[in-house]
Amino acid sequence: MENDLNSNYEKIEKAICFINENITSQPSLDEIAASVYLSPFHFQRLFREWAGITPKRFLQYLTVSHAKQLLEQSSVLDVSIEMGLSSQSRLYEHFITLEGASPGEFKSNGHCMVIEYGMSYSPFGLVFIAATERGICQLSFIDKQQYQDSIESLQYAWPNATILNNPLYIDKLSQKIFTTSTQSKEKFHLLVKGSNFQIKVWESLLNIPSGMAYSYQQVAHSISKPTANRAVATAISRNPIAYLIPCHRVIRKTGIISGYRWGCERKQAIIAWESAHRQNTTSQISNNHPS
DNA sequence: ATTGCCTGCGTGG
DNA sequence: CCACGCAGGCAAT
Repeated sequence: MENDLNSNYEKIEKAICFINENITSQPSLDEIAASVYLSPFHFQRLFREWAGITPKRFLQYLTVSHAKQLLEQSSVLDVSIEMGLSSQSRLYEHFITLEGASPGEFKSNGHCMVIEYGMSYSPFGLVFIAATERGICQLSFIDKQQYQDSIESLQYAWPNATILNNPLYIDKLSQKIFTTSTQSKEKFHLLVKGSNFQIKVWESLLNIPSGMAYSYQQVAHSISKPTANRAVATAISRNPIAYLIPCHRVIRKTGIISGYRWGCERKQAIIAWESAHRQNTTSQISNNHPS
């Protein structure tokens, strides 16, 4: 079951790869299915299971024009926030808080810290997750061979901490993070190391609702550094907590989805997946404004 | 959709 | 300090 999840994602990623490479020739559904060695029928089924939508619609979510739509929606959203209205999709998201600290701050108390880590499956492939009592401090997409490296770099990033493998705990945590249920959205606390600028950028990413996208420029505006879009991009590229700090929701203003630490195809997959899931919740409306 | 030139800025020495 | 390089933007095609 969990293996299915992962191999499903691998097929999705391969399909997206094929689409990207043949974007100019507008490949048909049959051709795309063939590229991942599936019959059109199984291809349909795969997408229904994974994203809850048909492949045809999924393809539309991968186009630049769709990406541009997402950007436009978010500029409308900016206005509604100014007017004191909240986005309706807000209610269906995790509530995430972020605690940032400079590297120096951890030198003093890092030695009494215990970090639990492990590997789990997500709708977007394998994930490596690490968490302390004070919050999640690492989440990255990996493949099996990278597991050992991930452990080493975790220890390297937190030299004074004791790190422990706790597969069960991490697996449970992963389930909660990637749940599609609108009922059981959890609160998560994140613990990250970074410069003031990086923390500010990462924090601002938390305000981008699921199923929407900002341009790097918009993010720069949101932290009152309107001309720092490239600096913003480099800060985003150092995001230590994939998915929960939604750096995948920041794309080029042209609608091109480029640059993702864990692979462009994965970024496209997450964006399309979130778009698909947003369709299921837009019928319900909330006027609540988070205080 | 792709190319090429232009930009400003945080980061790390 | 200063140089470097970037997950960008924009205009032209």
